Amino acid sequence: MSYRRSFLMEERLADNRQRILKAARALVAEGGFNHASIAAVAASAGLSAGAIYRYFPSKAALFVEVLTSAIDHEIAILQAIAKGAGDVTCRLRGCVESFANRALEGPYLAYAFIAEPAEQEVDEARLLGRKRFGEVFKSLLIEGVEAGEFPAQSVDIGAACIVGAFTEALIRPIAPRAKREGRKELVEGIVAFCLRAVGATISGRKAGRGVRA
Amino acid sequence: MSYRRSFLMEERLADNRQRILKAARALVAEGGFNHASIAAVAASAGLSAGAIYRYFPSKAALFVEVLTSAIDHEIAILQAIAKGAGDVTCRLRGCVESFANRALEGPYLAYAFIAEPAEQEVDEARLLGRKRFGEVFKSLLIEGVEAGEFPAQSVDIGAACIVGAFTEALIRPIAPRAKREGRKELVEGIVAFCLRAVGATISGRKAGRGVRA
DNA sequence: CCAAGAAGTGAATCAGCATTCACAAAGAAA
DNA sequence: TTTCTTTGTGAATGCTGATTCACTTCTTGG
Repeated sequence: MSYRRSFLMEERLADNRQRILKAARALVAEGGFNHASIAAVAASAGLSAGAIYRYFPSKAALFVEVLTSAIDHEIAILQAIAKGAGDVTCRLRGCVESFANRALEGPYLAYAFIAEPAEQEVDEARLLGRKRFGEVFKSLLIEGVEAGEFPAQSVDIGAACIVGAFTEALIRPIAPRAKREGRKELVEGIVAFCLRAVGATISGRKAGRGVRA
Repeated sequence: MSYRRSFLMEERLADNRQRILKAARALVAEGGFNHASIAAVAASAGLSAGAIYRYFPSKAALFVEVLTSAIDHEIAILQAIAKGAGDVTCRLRGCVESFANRALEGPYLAYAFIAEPAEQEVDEARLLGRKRFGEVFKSLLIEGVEAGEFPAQSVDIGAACIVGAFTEALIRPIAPRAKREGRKELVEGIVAFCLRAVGATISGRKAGRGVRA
């Protein structure tokens, strides 16, 4: 045996891998999954098509990883907000706001990650992602009910509904070539909906009052 | 000129067209869009692959029509409930219940129509369908606010959120090879969520009281 | 029954891409 | 430097399934 990967080599490989992922993410961000053929990804990463397969077993696997790591990142952000201090209501608001704002920031990417048709495997990853988002909200709901901020309710269903609600409300403005206006109002509308839905009795704003109007 | 379509012929053609649509719908219902290749549809409709193209310009067009007509049907049902008599709250409940129950009845079909990846065009039709569903709920919301049953709110956003909420809550139980239990509880949970979300003050059941618990 | 046009057939074609593969270039040990 | 191994190349391959098309069969009006 006359070959062992040197440290430098090791690093360069890892770097390539990252570059592939990044290129894929970028391509999706600018034109959806269609834009992101293996050839395009390879070109944009400065490699040949064949090389991609030294790093990922298949196109699907590559995009599953792209999607999953984006979701991981998103979850981490939400988690940080959800585990923070203060009213549960406040934190719920924070989560929804934060997600919505980021989605509106990078609409193509968000659209692709939330709704664009893609291969089976990617879709499954997406479903899993939604479940994970749901779990963040679920624990928030549990906490809120325990703290007496929200009335008793089916937290599993409620969590799924919340995810669905803001997702859907976001999709239309996010979808390719949709007009994008009233971002503030949109986000606030979504938040208000969610807060009413969980039965929050305060608005969760900086120093808020009632939410019912 | 020695040929004009006779009445009988005309009918047979229309009948073929219907049979194609029906076959397509059935195939989707039993195995999602993958199952429904042109060849399969043709076979199941008792025609050859080529013949399909006498009736539809492309596969996408065929499935757009399948989807659209399913949505039309669904909308008609919801419309009937929404335009019926009684509390707005009651009717809103009725719409959500009805949709959810039908979706749980034919999970494959519902999954395909709501979420399964498919070609661009089909996806666009799906988006349009969601918008149309949204409109039904929007008018319900407007009516409810005017009647004083619901507090003032952004009805556009609210409508989208409602559609998203029940859709999402349905997806997991509907998705291929998911366990399906607690249907009643699921539907009731979704309804409760939606009613709280719009700020309904009664449960909308047969002769209901408060919804808050 | 015949001719003209329409509908139906299904094998061949085509297109779009992912995936492979024979080969080349580079890296590691000796 | 030699040799072995890994990594990179990119054209060729292969697959999948929609779409086409030359041809057959049917319908209609005369």
